[in-house]
Amino acid sequence: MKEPVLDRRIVKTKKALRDALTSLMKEKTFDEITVSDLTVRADINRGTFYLHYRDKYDLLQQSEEEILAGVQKIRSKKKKMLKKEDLPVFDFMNKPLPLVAELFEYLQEHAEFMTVILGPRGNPAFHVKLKEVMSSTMAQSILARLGEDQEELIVPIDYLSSYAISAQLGVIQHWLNTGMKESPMEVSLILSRLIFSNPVTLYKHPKT
Amino acid sequence: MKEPVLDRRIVKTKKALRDALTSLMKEKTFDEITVSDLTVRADINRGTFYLHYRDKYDLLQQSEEEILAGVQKIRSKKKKMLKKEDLPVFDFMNKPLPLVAELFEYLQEHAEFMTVILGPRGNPAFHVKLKEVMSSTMAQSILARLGEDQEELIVPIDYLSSYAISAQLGVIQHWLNTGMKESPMEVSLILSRLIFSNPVTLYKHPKT
DNA sequence: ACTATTAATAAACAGTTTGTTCATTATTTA
DNA sequence: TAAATAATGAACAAACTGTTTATTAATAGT
Repeated sequence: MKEPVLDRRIVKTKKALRDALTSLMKEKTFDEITVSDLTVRADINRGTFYLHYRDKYDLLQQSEEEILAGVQKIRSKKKKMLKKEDLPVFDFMNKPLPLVAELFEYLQEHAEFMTVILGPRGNPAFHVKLKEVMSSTMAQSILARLGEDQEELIVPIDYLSSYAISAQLGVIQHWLNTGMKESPMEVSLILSRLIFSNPVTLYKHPKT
Repeated sequence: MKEPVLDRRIVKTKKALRDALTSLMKEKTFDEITVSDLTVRADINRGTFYLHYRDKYDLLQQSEEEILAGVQKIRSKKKKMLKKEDLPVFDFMNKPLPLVAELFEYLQEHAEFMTVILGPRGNPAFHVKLKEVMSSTMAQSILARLGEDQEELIVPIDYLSSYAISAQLGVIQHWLNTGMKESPMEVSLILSRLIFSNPVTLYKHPKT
């Protein structure tokens, strides 16, 4: 699926440009960033940029797709996914959901890019794409199974999905924006508790 | 606080430019939109644009702030807010939260702009600002009160906040993106149920 | 209805940025 | 070491920006 080019110069140039993009997005909005900005920061000739990317959007897209492919890869580890019959016995309050910890580890590895792309200067289209990838995986798949007999649900299943996925992304964003103080394991557990609780059951000793 | 200018020409020009912005954002990313695009679409001389806005970012910001002010206004209707003592008796499953229905009505009035600004071509900085406004209101204030004695919470309160607010925004986005099929009242009820439930209690007849 | 005021227009300006091309130099692979 | 390929620097027209100018048009207040 991929391996055609491996010339050191190409690899070096592309990496320099991607790093420059991440670096510049900490300072400016994407649309304020010019190709000149990128090549100056990357210490690359401007013409060279066009040898590898059509324009700055192409650079952004390729960077995004690389990350999304990584998330997809985690997602597709089906062995670790919960099955319907596990649901009643799985201890959501004390064990993080199987694939979620891996996801946070991956995010941590790519923290710089993830933080800017999901931040205030980021790309909302990336949010959408990430949600799409996440919606076919993780706790989402559990929620979907929960809603298999949709007639029984008191809210439309699509609203339940949107709600749950956005919530998960919210936790991811908060974790990134606060400097990833918790370990991937810890934040996974927090997420698991949030998903499978409601405001009342979030207490150690429920009052009602 | 405001009323200085009211010349018909100014009002007409500004409205034309704002409408043009909304219209163009259905087709292009904000950064792909040029001042020329805007003035052509608005049928306005390009020079006139600079009589009212410093640049296209200024136009975007002013449009955003107008909307945010509207949300703020709803938020500040304290009379309608739930108090702590209402919590145990309020029927979350069958009554929408007080201010939320009003919020959805307001969103519906500004549906065109809200849909593009919160959509894939929108502005993530606006997401952040909207979250900030929402976090000081709505169900969020309830969640905050729930967490007053934070020692009892099994998740950090800031994660609970991020989770809940993002979730609410997710519902708003889904509602807008699916053409607002539900009435403001209906979608408010859906949101209320989602907030105060968990995957299990979302069933009419809980199985566990 | 008149007039002084203010907004909108059209046209022109230099300065950036863009995307492309070219001949030349440097690096890499095998 | 040689052949292949990537990077460079320079130059180009085209598009967009932000500003200015003189001129025309619309408006508010009387």
